[in-house]
Amino acid sequence: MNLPLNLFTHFTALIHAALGQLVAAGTLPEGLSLANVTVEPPRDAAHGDLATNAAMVLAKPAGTNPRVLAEALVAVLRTQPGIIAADVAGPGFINLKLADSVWHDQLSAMLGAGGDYGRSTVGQAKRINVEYVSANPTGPMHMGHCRGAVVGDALAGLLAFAGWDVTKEYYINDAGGQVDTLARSAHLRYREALGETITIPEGLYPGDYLVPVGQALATEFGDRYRDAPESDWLVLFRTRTVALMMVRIRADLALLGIVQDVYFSEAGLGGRVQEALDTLTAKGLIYQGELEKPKGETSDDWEPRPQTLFRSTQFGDDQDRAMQKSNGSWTYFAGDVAYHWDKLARDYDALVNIFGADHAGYVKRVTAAVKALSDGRVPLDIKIVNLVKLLRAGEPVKMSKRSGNFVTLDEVVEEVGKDVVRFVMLTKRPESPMDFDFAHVVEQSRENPVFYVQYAHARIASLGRKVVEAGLALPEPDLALLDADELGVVKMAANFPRIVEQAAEAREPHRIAFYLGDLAAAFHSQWNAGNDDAARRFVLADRPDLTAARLAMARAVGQVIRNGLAVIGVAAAEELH
RNA sequence: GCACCCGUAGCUCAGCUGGAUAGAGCGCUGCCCUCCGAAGGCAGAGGCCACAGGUUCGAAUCCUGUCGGGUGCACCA
Repeated sequence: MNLPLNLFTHFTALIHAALGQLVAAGTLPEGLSLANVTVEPPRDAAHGDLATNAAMVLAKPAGTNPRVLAEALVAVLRTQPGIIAADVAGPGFINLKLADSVWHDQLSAMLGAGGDYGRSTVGQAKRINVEYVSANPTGPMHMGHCRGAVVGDALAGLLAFAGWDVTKEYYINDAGGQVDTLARSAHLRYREALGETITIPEGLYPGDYLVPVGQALATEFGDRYRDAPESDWLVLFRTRTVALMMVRIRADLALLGIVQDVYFSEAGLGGRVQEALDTLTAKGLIYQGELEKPKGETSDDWEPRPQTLFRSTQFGDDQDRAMQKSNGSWTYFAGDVAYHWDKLARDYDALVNIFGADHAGYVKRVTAAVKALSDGRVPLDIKIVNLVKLLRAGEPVKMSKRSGNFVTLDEVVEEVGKDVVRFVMLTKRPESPMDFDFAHVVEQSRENPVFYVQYAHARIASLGRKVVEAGLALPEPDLALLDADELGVVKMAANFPRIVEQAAEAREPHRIAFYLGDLAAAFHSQWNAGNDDAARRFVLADRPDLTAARLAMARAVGQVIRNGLAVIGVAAAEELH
């Protein structure tokens, strides 16, 4: 039997076809929605290989009862190729048992597809923009940025694997007061490089990372701007310093294996801001007005100010948002509106932003802007990534950007490695806070999910070496030799394409990491069966036939682990040390 | 005051686009190699899924409210 690489789509289609037969036979009315019909592996493997809720979902609209409908559907399904049993259970579930040969074929397909196993076309090559990191270019990357960077990059990889046409993007906040502050800080370091002894006053960036920037500026400009008025050098130094910071940031990201496609400059928005404003004005969404005083916490210097406002409340925001300050200059939000206007002009089918938890309050207004600008046509999905608390053996590690005394990303990557950082960042749902303990993440034990998955892969890789050592000549694998437990592992591996599609649809790359942990556990369990009973080992010198079959299973698991790790940007280990 | 996130085993967390007795690791109780497949595995104890209503054939999952924890709240970026 020739099955597609994703069994679930195949059997879903088959069940839909069976329902179609019931419609043709008059058992079911025409025009029923199948949207809520699911086909998935049941929680309990004892229920079979696949279960569908079709009868329960359709009974009511069809005006019949679930059991009756289920019996009718079962009768059709029993005749289908690959299905060896179909039974009605509980309130109307239909449990399907698939022929072993289906799984054998699937195993062969996994090995045949190799690195493409699990790749999907659900994205339909639609264009999607994933914006992440977007750290202010006022310093190097630190751990506060790390989680969003990894989640965004893994999501981009996941979407690409699921068939989307992905653009990975970084928004450089290189406009506004903070980059002036940066330029002034750099000017001090520049004077320092020219021989002065300087102290960094409160309010400027004190971090050592500006020392080489100052040196570079001194090399380029000599003492030309040492005593010059700020107006002579501010713009120039700002441009130079931001550029140097971005070089550093991109190098930091590269350490994590992250290379984005577009680095979009806020300062380069140019006429886009006015354009966006005009667009909103034409839609009647801009007005001059005053915002009400915020309730609760008494803001010390609040006073009513006339501003140019965007009616974001019409799109679910809590209050309207300022586009222009009372002095007529643009707000940061105006820039962001323009930026998203630009994204829309680039004709994406969908937009995704990864925001840090500190920007959670910003979600509604950006979503509102995109809704307004695109007339609701382009979905914007903003994912919030929560804080990471750095620990060292349980003790908090301080990080404060202001002091310049923070834990930089390159330090962390150097200490624990890119793969560990990436995987660990995906071991928790992004919206909950995370502890990252240096002592814990490099531990080589069951507690450490990175190690655990890598260990499974290394064990699989070792099997090939053992076969060689044993001098075994292996026949073509006869997969019928696999027992039920071994086939169980194959079934779990065959779940991978479905996991990919679901994770991509939910925009949740961490699901891949959790799945790999489960798959590794199933493999470790199988492996250890060989400790209790030597006949169940993978490599048996006197049974090349069994060895070949089991090796095929192991290699398929290894392939899925490699593919899954590749999706989230982690390299698979051949050996552990 | 408002908004958003969270509340699942003693601890750290999965599961949440509704499905069949709620899962994992750690910790606890036992057990499995006289290392060359234990960096692991097996088994057990441990839960009114914060609480109260509602929707549904069916709710940890969706809706409303309450309580508890976190975050953010006019021209900053």
